[in-house]
Amino acid sequence: MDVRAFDLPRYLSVLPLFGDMTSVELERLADGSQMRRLARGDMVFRVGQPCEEFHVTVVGQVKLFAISVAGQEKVIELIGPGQSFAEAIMFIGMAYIVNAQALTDTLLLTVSKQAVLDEISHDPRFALRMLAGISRRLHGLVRDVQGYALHSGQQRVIGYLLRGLDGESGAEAGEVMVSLPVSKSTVASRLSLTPEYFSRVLHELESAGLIEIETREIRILDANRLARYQPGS
Amino acid sequence: MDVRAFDLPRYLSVLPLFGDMTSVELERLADGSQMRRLARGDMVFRVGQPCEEFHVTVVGQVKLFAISVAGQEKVIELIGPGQSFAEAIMFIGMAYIVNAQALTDTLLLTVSKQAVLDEISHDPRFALRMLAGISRRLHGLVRDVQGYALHSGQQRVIGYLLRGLDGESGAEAGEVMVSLPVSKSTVASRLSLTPEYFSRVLHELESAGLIEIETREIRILDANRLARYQPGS
DNA sequence: TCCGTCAATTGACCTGTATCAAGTGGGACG
DNA sequence: CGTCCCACTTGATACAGGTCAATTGACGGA
Repeated sequence: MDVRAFDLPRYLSVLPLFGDMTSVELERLADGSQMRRLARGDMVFRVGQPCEEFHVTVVGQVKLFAISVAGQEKVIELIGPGQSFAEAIMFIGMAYIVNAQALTDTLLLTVSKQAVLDEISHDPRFALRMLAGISRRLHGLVRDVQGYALHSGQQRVIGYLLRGLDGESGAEAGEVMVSLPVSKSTVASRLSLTPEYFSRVLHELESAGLIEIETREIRILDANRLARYQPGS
Repeated sequence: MDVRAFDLPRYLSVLPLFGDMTSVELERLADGSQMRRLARGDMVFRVGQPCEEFHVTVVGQVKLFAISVAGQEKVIELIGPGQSFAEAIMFIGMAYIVNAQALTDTLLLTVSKQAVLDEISHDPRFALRMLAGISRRLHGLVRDVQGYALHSGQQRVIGYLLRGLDGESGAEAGEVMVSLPVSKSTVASRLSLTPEYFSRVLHELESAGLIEIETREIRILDANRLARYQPGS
């Protein structure tokens, strides 16, 4: 089945980034875009390659990661359906500084730099949308940096499990299921922990009666107590 | 001396962000901007305050930092002359998520959100400029995250000393002077190290004959050898 | 059904960096 | 010129989290 046969504009219109654009605008963007199918493990791009486009994960999971000289891998970000990536590097006209790889079979939308620039000059509102997208990612990274510097491994794991749950409404009843979007070692790297240590932390939380681990599903027994947990016994 | 008496448009035109804008455009921006004098130690904003503007350091140094529940401080970024900050949080319409404080007496330009939005709708090229600015900051943060996760304290210190020097031209002759823009403990926090450990690392590099420490000036004796330095004796 | 593979767990041990606690030196102010 | 203060240094010690090595478990293919 040829991906190009799809109704690209319709696909675009579903993505948050391109919501409420007119069909004319969507057509224009679609002309500068292509949809790609990737198999699990396929690289989207590698460090050093020139960047003339940005990407949106339509279906699947993509990981952005760096490799140290010693060969160690660090997952910078996990990209799920509807999320975009590499906009920033496209705008500053540099080569990619991280690697991107599909973690599952993935449907990926690639939008050319030229199409974006054209659309911005047509409609300043589109520029605001791109600005909001990049700003959100920057915001997330600032939070990550804070987390790495100010929280212990345990706290980062707890924070990760609790993200997405509305923290303040004390009403977050009893049990909630959280499912890890990818393998535990990938999540570990995302949190800047070794797989071993991540495993230990998870099992410590389990034996403290805070969570239950069922392979890739984690049952949070009491979100409030988990949020307040401090090491010790 | 009243700051408002200054020729604001002229000040703006010197900043990289507003380079080659027409005087009409500069006038418009100036209308939505104000110049402020800050004394060393003054806060520019605090976590939680609503954000209706972004800022440019014209003269001086500003630090962006977070405080953990335990009261520990982490410097996220040091902002020098000509650099802007808080654009991202302005665009997503959230409250500030870090604190900003003047480290020296500072001249600060504050540009209102409305002025930015107006200018973007007037001229898409201005949007591109904002996009490039935010993208550059994002790029820097990604590098920071990589550094924190993949480099040891020593490597981060070395990287910090070497930043700005053109890494590849083997011709980077002998001695170079690097001056720390702020106190050693602030730099230490920026690098996510304690002041004590930062001091030890610096002195280890000194006794390895790679640098000389003269209060806040650091003489790099051999950039190439420094770049390749591995712990050991 | 058995095997191969790869993810996850577990144990024993180690080290980079933090912590706590004294110094030390220099510059501004009386 | 003394002395207070603050930034920095230095030493001794602690521990979070990493490393290495085995073991177990889950699952897909033939």
